[in-house]
Amino acid sequence: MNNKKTKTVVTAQDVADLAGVSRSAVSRTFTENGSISEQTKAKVLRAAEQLGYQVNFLAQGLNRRRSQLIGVVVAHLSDPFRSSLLEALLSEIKSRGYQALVTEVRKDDDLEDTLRRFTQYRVSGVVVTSGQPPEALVEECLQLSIPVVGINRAINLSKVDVVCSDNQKGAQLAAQQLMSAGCQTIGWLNYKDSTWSGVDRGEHFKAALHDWNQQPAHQLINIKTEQNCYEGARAAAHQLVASGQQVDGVFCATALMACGFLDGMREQGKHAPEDFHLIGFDNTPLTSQYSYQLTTIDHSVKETAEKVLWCLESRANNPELAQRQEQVAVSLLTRHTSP
Amino acid sequence: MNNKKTKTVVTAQDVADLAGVSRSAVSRTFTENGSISEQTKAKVLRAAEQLGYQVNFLAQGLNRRRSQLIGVVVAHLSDPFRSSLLEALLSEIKSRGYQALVTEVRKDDDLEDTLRRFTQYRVSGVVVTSGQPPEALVEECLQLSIPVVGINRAINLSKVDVVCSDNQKGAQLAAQQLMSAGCQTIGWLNYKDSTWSGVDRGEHFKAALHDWNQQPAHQLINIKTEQNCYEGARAAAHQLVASGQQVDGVFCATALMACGFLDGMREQGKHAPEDFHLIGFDNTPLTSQYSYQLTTIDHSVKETAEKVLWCLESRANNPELAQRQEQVAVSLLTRHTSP
DNA sequence: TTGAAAGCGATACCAT
DNA sequence: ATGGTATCGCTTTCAA
Repeated sequence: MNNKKTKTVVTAQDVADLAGVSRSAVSRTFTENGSISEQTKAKVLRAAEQLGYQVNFLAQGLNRRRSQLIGVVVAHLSDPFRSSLLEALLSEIKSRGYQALVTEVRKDDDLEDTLRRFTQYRVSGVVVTSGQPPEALVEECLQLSIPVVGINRAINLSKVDVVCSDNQKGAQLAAQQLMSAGCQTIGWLNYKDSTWSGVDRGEHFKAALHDWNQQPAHQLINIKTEQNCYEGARAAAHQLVASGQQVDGVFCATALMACGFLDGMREQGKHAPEDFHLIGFDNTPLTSQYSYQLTTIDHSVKETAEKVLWCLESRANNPELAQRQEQVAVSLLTRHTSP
Repeated sequence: MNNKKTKTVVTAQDVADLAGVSRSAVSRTFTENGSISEQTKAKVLRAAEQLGYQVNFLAQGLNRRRSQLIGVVVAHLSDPFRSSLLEALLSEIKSRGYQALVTEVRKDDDLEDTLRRFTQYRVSGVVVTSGQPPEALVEECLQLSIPVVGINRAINLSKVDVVCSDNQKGAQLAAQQLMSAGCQTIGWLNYKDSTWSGVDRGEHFKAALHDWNQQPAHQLINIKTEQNCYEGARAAAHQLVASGQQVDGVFCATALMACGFLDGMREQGKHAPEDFHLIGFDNTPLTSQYSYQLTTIDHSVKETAEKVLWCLESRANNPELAQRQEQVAVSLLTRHTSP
């Protein structure tokens, strides 16, 4: 019998002792390409099993200067698109053997502290789904060779990869759909302080409308919302109707705002698709519900998450790569609001 | 000029050297009750600032046998209630100076691996919002003095605290509302394999109805859904109508299912509150939207998160405490589906 | 392949 | 209050 007291935590040394090998052998057993014989490996595994040994990730990370953690920056989880994106990221992160360190940011200032804390845990990568990371901080990350990737945002820093839905294609699909439905007065709805992604969608949308008809028979109306959410768009619909303007086709920067706009119009007795056509960007569970049945531009969060992890891993091996812009395929999902 | 080469990462030793003090002094500077003079502290802070020193949390955690991480187990983020709960938890975790390690579980088996990985990072606590943690694993956590707390679930393990909405009060409020609206045939809708929380709400609901009227003039109908989501409840509504059964009041175990049921009934031409009254449990953004305006039982996710963290921290100081059951206050939020 | 030993970066005990 | 030092648990040369 060994003389262990109230030792609560099993270390590699304990396993080594029981298996009659060195600590190094234990470490090698739990490392991918550790050069170790099948025999000793088996012995170690048996001992480890018996003792219930678990690698201490803190010690491992300290030594390797890198943890198996991936930092994720999120915001506004109340938007169904954002929560489904997070869900996809969590799933992908786990399936690749990492763990997610998730932080919510409210103000842009939060982002700095957040990024700093991520580096203090020596994360293997950072995913930014909200906010603009300050250049200096990103530099710090890269110096520690921590890859950074942004989702659906322009980041004008070389070496920071970006994964983004194909906004041009999405806008074209929307324009095409509205035009062929015969819409004459078309609205583009977006948050007044929209991030780049929304702005980009809008510009491509206008360009697409223009391309469709060089002497535009249609008129374009900009609808700006005060808030970037359901309520903001609903209020915008109220204002629009109050102003007496007519629209027969509307494209919204996000699906949640499209639902808000739809409801706002309903309150005024105007319905889609009878009175106007409506298309939103982002396909979320909410949009498919019976009360909305929104026609949307669909882009897969799963594909997004996969590309994000791909960027992270490929850059980890090769930090000097130039910035990459990964596009996520989009498609038009025809539902009730624009059949 | 100092002779540092391509040294990329600043350590406490570097700061100590620059400030002309010992490593210990640096450590004390960044520790709460470190006994250190204002003078040296100032010197250290200046040097740290100058060098951009950041504590390495991996090393700190290794030494303290405890990281500033809190593990959070989630599932089905597509349910708005779950994502808003997560949002509240993230916010509370951050404001208390921790970082959230978030993992999504799908099958119950996942929970075991997840919990194990949490312990490998020596988390300061574990929050279970989904699934039943296996007793053995929880034992392991407690052995490492990692407090575990469950949300809205019964965990029959002593020393695992539980934070739960006041289901009894909620059920009573719902029953009272439906009865005083004059409902005669009342439905209770729940997922067929519901977790304890749903079952508990149902039992209290039945008890409350019974208490209201000893010789019940009303009839109770159990509506079971095949899936624990919007679609499940919508399908249940279809079935209910097809079966020819009539209800004039329905209470749903979750708000998301209430919305699904509402839509399912609408498809059959039945509307609330004209044809039946409807109340859901959980107040989420979705329920307040114009297309639903659901009367719900509200319970604050913020209060929930605060109580969770309180449980975690108090048990950390005192691991031997008996299990605690924290109740979160509920209230009836009267909206359109049962005015 | 294997083991011994030198870190990784910070903390805490023990003298001073 | 301060500094020296053992220690946390694991990884990784370096020899053998």
